[in-house]
Amino acid sequence: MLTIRLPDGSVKKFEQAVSVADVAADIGSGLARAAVAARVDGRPVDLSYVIERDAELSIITGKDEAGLEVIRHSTAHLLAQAVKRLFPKAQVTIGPVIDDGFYYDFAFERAFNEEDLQRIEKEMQALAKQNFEVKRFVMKRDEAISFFREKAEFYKAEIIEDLPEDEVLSLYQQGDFVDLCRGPHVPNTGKLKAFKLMKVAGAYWRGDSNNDMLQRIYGTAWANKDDLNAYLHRLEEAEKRDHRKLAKQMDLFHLQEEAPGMVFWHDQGWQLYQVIEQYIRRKLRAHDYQEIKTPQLVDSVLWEKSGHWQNYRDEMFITESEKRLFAVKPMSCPCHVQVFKQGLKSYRDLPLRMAEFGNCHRNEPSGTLHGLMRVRNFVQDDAHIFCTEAQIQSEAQQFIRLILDVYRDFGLDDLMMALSTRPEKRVGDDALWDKAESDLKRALDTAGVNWSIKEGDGAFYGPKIDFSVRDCLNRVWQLGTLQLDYCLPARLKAEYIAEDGGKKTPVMLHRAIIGSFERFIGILLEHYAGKLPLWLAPTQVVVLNISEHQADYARQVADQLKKSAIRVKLDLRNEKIGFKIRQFALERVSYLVIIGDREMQEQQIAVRTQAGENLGSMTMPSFLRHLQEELGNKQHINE
RNA sequence: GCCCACAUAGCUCAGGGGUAGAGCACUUCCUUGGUAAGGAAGAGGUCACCGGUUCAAUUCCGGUUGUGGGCUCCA
Repeated sequence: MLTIRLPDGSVKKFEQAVSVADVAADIGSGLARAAVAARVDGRPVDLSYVIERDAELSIITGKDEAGLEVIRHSTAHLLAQAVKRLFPKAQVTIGPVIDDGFYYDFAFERAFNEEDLQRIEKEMQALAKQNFEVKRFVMKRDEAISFFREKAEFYKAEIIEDLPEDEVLSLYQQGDFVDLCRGPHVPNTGKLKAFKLMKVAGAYWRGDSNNDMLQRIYGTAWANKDDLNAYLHRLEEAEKRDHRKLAKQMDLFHLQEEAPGMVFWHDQGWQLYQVIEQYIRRKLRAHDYQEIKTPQLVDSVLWEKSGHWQNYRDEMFITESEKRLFAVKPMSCPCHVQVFKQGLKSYRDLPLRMAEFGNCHRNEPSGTLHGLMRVRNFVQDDAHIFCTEAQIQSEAQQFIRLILDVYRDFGLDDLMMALSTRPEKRVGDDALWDKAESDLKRALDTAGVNWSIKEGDGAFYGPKIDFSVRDCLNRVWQLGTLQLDYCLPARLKAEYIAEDGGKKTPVMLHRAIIGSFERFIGILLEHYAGKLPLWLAPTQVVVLNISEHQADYARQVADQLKKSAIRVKLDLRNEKIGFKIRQFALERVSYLVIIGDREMQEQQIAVRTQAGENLGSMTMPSFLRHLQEELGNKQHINE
């Protein structure tokens, strides 16, 4: 007699060992059909798994995240099976599950093309229809190595060679295709109904750029066709809000061939940039930061001292003048230390918070450039806090509060923090690291936020906190950072006079809130699909006349808005009102003020929102009050 | 940097060995119209750049640059 406990607390009893599939069938035929795998005592297993002892069982279906993973993993195998059928010479390597889908890497003599992809997808559909049973069996490590060698699957053999000697491996077979896999998998290929191959790309074997380039095929897979279509629709929506596309529609900036990775900001985009800069500047003042500005070109001697020359020379723009080598600054830290070193500093001067909107150039590899998200010239909202070890804790706490405050103001509420701890290669003794890490931990705990740990991911000079946000499409962007640095101040010989009259080296906190203006603006645009909150909108109001009779009155209205410090445009063109409205709606202007004879006679204005809502007629003072209310404390209107 | 794809009017794109096309935008004219495209006419291009094949290349081939999708990298 064996007892199986189900998640709802109910219990099933069986006379003898029973397979998971049988239990599922016993519960209900609907569940049996939906089942893709199961968990026995928390361990993921196939439906064919036979339960021999009392156990807790939960059936996994495509509705569970875990079930989707099984489906995606099995679809990856299906992909490999199809590729091997069509291209027997292709070697399989790995095929993991990723967000929303899976990929599989193949070694093949040429790249797969669009046509291949279509053929492969068709083959997958045919194979799924044939409803192959997916069978699990085990093999000893050495046995498996020769098994795959015989099949001329040398990459697979290499993977297995790296496993421990006594490891017993599980393999899965469907038709004549066999793959090494931990599982679990769907019981038969007929369960795979909603998948699509997305794209091919190159990828290095084992993620190492010294290795062979493999062919990676990406795919997506879902529990049913509706979910698949919903996903494809989501992708289309994401494409519509691509910041590069929005930049054209909103006339924000452009990039061109002569300055790869460097932005030509247009008036509209620069307005947005300026609003953000002024906002950050206000926050910095309020938090007692100094603002400084340091040179673009600095002698290589300084970069040698800081260590950047040795590590990053290839990515620095270098120029020669009068036999001296200068580098365009890739970061501001060493310059800030130079400012700190001017004059004697006392412990009374600490903490000294030094900020700069640091214009930096990094000669990033060409293949990494991407719109505003990865550029060669960017401006960091950079600052360095020089302080004593005793001050680290409170400085970190203050910064976390500041960053929470700022992200909230930008409507980025879904925030994630991670503490990166000491890496293998590091400077400083363990006692120092213990203190540094616990300081940052305590600061995170005090802030009352959720945070995770990235073990060993810190910089060689100290631990750090990374701040990331999740946008409305669930994508995660790393923005801010707080890094503890015990190294650079000493390297560059920064010192202060301590209470006892002796010289001491300060600790340096590197920190950025939005990271870079360029990237941050790209993220904001995509998050809001260009429909920026009023305080950020490059153009807040456009005044439109219906016909030329109202031109003078429209001018007066626009002037008054301008005097109130509203970013306003006036459009008196001889066009129909519907045409003008369409144009500025597409430009994502926050408010349209429409002026016809009615408004002129009543000395009012008609207001329409970006979303198309008609607020009706109102007087200028009440419109200004409406705007002020929406702007809150982020922008003040002169009334 | 590596793999693949792409580069045609200001924008979005079609085309294809015989020196180019659409829609929108632009200019001019008509229209003075009440909440997402009024009408007509006109102008606009070394088909990214450099080479090769060819009687002839924007089209085919090679290279360069840039862009896109990935990979690697990101102080």
